[in-house]
Amino acid sequence: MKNEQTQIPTIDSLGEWKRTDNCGTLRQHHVDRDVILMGWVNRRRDLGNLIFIDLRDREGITQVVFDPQVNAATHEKAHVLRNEWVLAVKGTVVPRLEGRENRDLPTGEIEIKVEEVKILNLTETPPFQVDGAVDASESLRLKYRYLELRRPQIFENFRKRHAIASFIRAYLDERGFMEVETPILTKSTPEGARDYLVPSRINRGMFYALPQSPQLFKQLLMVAGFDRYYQVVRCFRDEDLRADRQPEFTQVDLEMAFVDEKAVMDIFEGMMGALFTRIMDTKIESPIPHLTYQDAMNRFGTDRPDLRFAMELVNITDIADQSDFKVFKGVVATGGMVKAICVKNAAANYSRKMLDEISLVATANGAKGLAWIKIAADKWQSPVAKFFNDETKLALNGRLDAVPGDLILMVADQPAIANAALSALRLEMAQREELIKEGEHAFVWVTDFPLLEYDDAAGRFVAVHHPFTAPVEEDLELLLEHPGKVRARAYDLVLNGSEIGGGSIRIHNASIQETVFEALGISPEEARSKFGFLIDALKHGAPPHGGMALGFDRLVAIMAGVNSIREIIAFPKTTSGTCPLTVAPSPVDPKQLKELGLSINL
RNA sequence: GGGGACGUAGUUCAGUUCUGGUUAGAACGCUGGCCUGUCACGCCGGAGGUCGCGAGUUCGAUUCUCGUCGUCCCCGCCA
Repeated sequence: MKNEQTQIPTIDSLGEWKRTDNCGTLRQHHVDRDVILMGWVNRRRDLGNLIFIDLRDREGITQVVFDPQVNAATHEKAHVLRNEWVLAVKGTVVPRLEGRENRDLPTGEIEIKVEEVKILNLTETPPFQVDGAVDASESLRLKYRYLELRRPQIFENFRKRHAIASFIRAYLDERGFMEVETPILTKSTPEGARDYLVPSRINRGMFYALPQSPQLFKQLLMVAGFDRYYQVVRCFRDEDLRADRQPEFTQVDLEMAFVDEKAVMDIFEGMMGALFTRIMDTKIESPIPHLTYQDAMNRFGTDRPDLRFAMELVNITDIADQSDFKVFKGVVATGGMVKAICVKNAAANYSRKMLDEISLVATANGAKGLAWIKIAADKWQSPVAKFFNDETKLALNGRLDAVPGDLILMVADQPAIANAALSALRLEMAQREELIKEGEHAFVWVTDFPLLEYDDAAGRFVAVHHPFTAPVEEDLELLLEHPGKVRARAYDLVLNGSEIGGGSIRIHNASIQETVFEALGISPEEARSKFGFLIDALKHGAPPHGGMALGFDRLVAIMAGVNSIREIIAFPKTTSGTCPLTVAPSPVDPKQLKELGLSINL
């Protein structure tokens, strides 16, 4: 008898059994119903003569009971069941005994009195507990991703992702947008991110590129008269990864003919409002506030400001210049600026050691250091206090609205660095001071971007958005003389300090497009070979058009309340671009390389 | 390409660090037994470790040194 128990149990076939209900729906009013449930063993509680199993599927958990008085053979069989085994149980819904209900479970008023059980599959000892309180390391969870995804709280992220995608599709369908698929094997283009390349076997030595976005194809669809296009589409960029960046990611890509900026922005603004009402049951601020790029940089030091809290950057260059602090004066003399933030009522909370830690945030972003002032009742407590006289102290306090108890952080550097450092400090201090309320969602449009900016590394101007973005009409004449002064008809949608979307009105005039290429330092020959098909298309009746792309993964991550987009991508890659589950990328057979005419040269 | 943190049982960690020493611990999981109302069931017993990998120093390295690999966060990069 004992031997029989230690044998590996046989796996039963499903046979004629049909699932009647899932594990999340049965309630008091289903009592006496004969049911067949199927799912995984979440937990077992073997009391000897009475065995409880929590059976789990994606809809929930139902307790099933094996009682020798119901069926002795079935009860005997149930002793060997283990966590994560796959079961089918046939039985009857019965009410739980008085006082034995489980209030934590939606199905907690009932249980299943099992008459028969089928073991549909066994399992090896799981590498981590699906129903465990402690998390395994992320690489282990990625290697056994199918177990991680079995966890209810993880699964709910994907239910939400699906609901958001469905809603967006319906919203756009109702407004006349057509989903059109565009090529995944396409042409490598200069500008922008590094391409993923795919060698061609039929055309040896030639390469396709995976699209960084369907940008050019959607413009061609506008030329074709499709009028309103959208696509939930995978995009690929061969750049280093981050918590909010994967090499392949999903965009809601959209393009409209015969429109201006407002028409495109209205579509997205309406979509976000309806989406947050439906999925999050919250109203977003309406209309969504606008900031110009200049205002965003001046007030927040970044083009994607987090508006969930204030603590704006304040320019104190003129006051700093009147101090005797050589570092400040030196920076001002070389065209730099001094900016500051005032952390309200924080002076007492930060020791010298903590301020040293905080200054690392500034130096990590390129600043040479951080100057701080603790405002006391009638004096400054600060390493730089001695460089300021009473007048300049008063002026600075006044400029920053600083009152006793406040902490002032200052950075002096070239504008790009001062802004970057203080922008990072602003986020750091908001986190430390817990200024960001749970569940808050602050949208903002950022507009009036420059069309081009000078790239020191490349030694030329590059497109801030992309090379197909239309310049503001009255700035057109500046294009070749003062490229940096031309404004773009571009707009970004920012949510909680994260850029979740961006778009522009496109160039639909071939000669303007050629001029922009010229301003970018792209020769007519190169423009012809790389973008000839676009120029040709623009010459064949391109309508005015514009559009936008939404970073779907980032949006879902924010709506799901998770910190990394890996949490809402079913099979994501690690920060070094590998997949622990499939072990990709991997070497390939030399035969495959030969067919492609490739050889490896490391 | 650069900076930081981490790597010890199946898992999450402690310890070993400054002070190298022969049996490296806990919890959960796994496993054998007992148990008729559990729901993080309980009780008694058991198994389970190249201390990421390599080299060096040393009589002796999980511990010290150097290198390397992996994971995560950040800068650069990402139109």
